[in-house]
Amino acid sequence: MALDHAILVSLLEKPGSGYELARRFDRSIGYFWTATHQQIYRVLKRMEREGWVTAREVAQRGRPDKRHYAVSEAGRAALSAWLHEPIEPESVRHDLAVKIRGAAFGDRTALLREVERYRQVHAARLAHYLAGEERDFTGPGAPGRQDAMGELQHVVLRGGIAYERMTLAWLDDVLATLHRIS
Amino acid sequence: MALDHAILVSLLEKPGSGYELARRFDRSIGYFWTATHQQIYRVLKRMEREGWVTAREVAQRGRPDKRHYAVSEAGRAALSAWLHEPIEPESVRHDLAVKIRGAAFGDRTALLREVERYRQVHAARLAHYLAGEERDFTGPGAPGRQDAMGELQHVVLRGGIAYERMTLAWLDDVLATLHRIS
DNA sequence: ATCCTCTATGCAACTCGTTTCATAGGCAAG
DNA sequence: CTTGCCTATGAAACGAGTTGCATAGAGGAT
Repeated sequence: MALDHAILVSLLEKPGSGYELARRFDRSIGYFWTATHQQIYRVLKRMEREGWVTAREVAQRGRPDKRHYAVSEAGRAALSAWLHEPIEPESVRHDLAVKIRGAAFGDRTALLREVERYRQVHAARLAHYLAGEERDFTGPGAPGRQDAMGELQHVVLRGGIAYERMTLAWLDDVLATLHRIS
Repeated sequence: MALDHAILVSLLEKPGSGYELARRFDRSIGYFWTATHQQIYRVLKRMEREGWVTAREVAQRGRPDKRHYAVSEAGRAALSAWLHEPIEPESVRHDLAVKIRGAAFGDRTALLREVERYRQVHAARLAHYLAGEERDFTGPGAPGRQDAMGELQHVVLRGGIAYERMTLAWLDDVLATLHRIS
């Protein structure tokens, strides 16, 4: 149950409302942790009850009021404790791998189209990551070498980039294999 | 909800009991789809009701009876239909990535130990995959070039190998980064 | 003798995550 | 002037997945 901690990290990097968090989970954080606004609102309420975050109502003109959240000392302590816990093995679920093995018993050309579409998605994602890296971690505006937060964000992004490159190479392997056996 | 289809594929590759399936989900299939025996038994029952699989009671000596499952024509059709459906984007959840970004606000040496342990797990997994490849896909007993099932199983395994290699390289990057900022 | 593990299946309770619906004002496009 | 999107939050229901417990005989270890 690391959603709690993902939210804590995001709020530590920058406090904000549930809505703002939900948007971050569609972008930067969402690269390695997905969550809907429903989940986020529910978890924020629970964490507020437990005293991990504090909320502040912010009235706005022309817009609905919002609840601005920040991490409390108890929240920091909870995150720190979690960092010491061993990582439980992540449960893997790759639809595409199931489909590939399933293609031995079904329509292989249908899979081929799917793989090509899938490849485009990952190519776009790689381009997106690279643009983000260019924007945030190179050039004059880049964080300094001693900026721990920036360095850690960057190494996670590099992980995403490596993953996408690996995936693209593998998908080419899959396409070549599908062509070979047909 | 691809667990149904993962079970169908596994049963098409080789029919068997729920218990046998559960063991496969601890090995080959488990490389890209995890499932507990509870889930498997439940889904098998449901698929039997829906007519996707047929069951046959097998009495055994010195062991509990078992229910041997095989995929029906309706099950094959359901799998084929699923192969034509577009793959929905997989929801990503990387505890380690959350922890790495969380390390900006907590104990970095604790994370370092965790990453090293994590690295060992992935090194072992890579060795395991490579041993499986050596055993099943090289040498004289290897499936022929025209064996679609073997070729497709192999390309999925190559994906796992590529993933582990990429992960190991990235974890080295993470370790170097952690050392650099401390 | 007793404990543990393996085979083999299943119920019940629970947690986590997704989907659908609801509210409500502002703003832009057609 | 109506339709739809954006901000902002939330309830309710559902579905998927996990954990704990139960049963039960065979065989091996201590």
